[in-house]
Amino acid sequence: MPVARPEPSDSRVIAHIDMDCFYVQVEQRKQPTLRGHPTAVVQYNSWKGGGLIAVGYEARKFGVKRSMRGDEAKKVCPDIQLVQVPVARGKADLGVYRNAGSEVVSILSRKGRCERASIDEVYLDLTEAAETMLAESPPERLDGISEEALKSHVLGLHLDGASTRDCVRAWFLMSDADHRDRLLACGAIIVAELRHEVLKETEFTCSAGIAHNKMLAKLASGMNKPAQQTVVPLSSVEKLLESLPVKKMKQLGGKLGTSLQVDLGVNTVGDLLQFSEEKLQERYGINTGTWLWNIARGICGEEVEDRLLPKSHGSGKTFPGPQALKTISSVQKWLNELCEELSERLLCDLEENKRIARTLTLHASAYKLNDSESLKKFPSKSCPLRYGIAKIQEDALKLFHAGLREYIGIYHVRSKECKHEWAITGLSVSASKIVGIPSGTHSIMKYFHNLNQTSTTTSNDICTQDAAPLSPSGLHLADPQMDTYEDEARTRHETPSLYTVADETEVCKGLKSGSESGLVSELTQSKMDFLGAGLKSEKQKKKFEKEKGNPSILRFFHSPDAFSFPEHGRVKTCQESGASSSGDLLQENKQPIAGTSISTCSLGRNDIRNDAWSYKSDEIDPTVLNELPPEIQAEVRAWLHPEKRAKSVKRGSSIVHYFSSRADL
DNA sequence: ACGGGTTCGACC
DNA sequence: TGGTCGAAC
Repeated sequence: MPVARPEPSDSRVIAHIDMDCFYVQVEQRKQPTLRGHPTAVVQYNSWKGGGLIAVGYEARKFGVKRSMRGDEAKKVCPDIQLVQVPVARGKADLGVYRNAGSEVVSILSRKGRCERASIDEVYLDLTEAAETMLAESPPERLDGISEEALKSHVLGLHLDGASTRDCVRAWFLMSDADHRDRLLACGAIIVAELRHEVLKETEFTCSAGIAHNKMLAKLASGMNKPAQQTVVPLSSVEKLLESLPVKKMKQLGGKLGTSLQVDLGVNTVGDLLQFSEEKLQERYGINTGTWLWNIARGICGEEVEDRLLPKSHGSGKTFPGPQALKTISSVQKWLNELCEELSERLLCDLEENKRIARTLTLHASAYKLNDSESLKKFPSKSCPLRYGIAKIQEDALKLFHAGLREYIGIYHVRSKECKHEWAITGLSVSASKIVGIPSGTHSIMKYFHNLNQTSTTTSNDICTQDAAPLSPSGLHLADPQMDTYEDEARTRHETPSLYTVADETEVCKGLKSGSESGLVSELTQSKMDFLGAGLKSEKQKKKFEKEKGNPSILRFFHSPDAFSFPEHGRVKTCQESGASSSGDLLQENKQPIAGTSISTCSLGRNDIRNDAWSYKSDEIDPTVLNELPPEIQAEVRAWLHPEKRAKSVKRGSSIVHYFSSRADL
């Protein structure tokens, strides 16, 4: 599973920052009286007092552990304060922690490349910052080294007689040391600063590891907690790994680690050194074998990705034992809840980060009643993601049915009173393949926004009800009630009908009446909306008319600084759920304005630009394109090929060439 | 009948 | 590519 990377010729400076019992800190900040008291965060669950998912350090002294029940925690620590995870729509809602994590990221990303590794973990590549510091103001020329930096734990530092602090200071100041160690020292000073800023600005403490690669940094960040940092000089690596149990290493905590112990008798990372690369490859495959061989030597080429935002969003819930869902309608009910949350988060991501997700995936777990093959896995299914709560809900339910049919097998497709021989113990929906949209097309957001609002009124939404998702994989997503009517389902799918749009804005109503055939692609509709959305005054309408032939998308491509991605900008979070600003969306009819934010809840202060766009090409009937005005066709075709665009982005301005070369299509 | 809910990466 | 599996927090 782990894979070896070509070692970037380096003496990089990598930091891993790990928030201390993060959920507890978030709750303690919210409710300061909890500070200093033994505290734990429990997940909603009245069963045995709920499950602990985070335990504060005061409570750990009493032996309280994660994965204890609330009741057990009370037993060993009667004074413990148990705080419940917020609940929304009948399920745990981690939004507050996600947002708190974003606060931290927006601070930590100031000094170098930053990768958000999880809700409470970050990797930083501080190589450049450390090199600059070493060249311009090395530790020995500093007035003083910060207290925080002097509290660093430096592995392998022999503490001879003098106080620990003095030894650490000496290590920081040692000018004859290995260049790479000096870089680490600079890194440690920078990290100490960053941690201090995090504390000042968020009230959260964190721990950190500073080393030459991600693996060692991660290992180190966990060695001295809470609120401390650990440095791993090159010279300390061999001894560190020699006696380190393999299970402590990231990626070796599971089956692979067990296999090393059981099959090879490898108990410590040092034990791995006996095995040749070939031997390891032979047993674990080329990639994993090489990866293991490197790990044994403290080598890890993995780069710090430049990414501040998550790659996907998901919402799920388990229904253990007796709570298992046994009817379609209960499944539908819960899917609706999950989809609602997902949709809300997608809309936030769109507003805050100008990104859209392209794939919807449904996962479920199930068991079979009175059946031998109850081990069978419920297959996950995915389809193109359509925005709007009702559409997501509808598609998720169809995906569920598709999975269920496969799960129970073709023999049971008989009739409707197939007694529930299945029970669902877990449901989750997720949205992935998230790409940015260009800043020149932000009125698209208005379109999505309207979609979402109107689609909550499901009954009069004829277009949506009519729509049958076309799946790229050829998966037949028949309506639930059509399970047994294959023929009818097929004829419906053969009709070349496209999605129409449930949009009740005045502009779109007008446009729709002109094309009542229903053969209006979502994209076309979105185009209409793009051109016309939100134009209220006559003045604006005139402006709209004028710009019609010269869409801002086109201008966008000629804008010199058009391409940069959200990941490089500030982190934004979706604060209060649903409290989306109906704010000024008209600006997209003007030139994109650098650094302009329409968000009411943005953080940080770097300017942010987002670009790269793409869409659900699977849903667009190619023949429709030919009927569009040429310049719009060109736009659409570009839209349909995000991968070409992505490449072009890398090559910089060649995107303009690509685009203009297609303008005549 | 359980640490739950997420997120990510690799493999095929 | 979609889907599965594993790992981590």
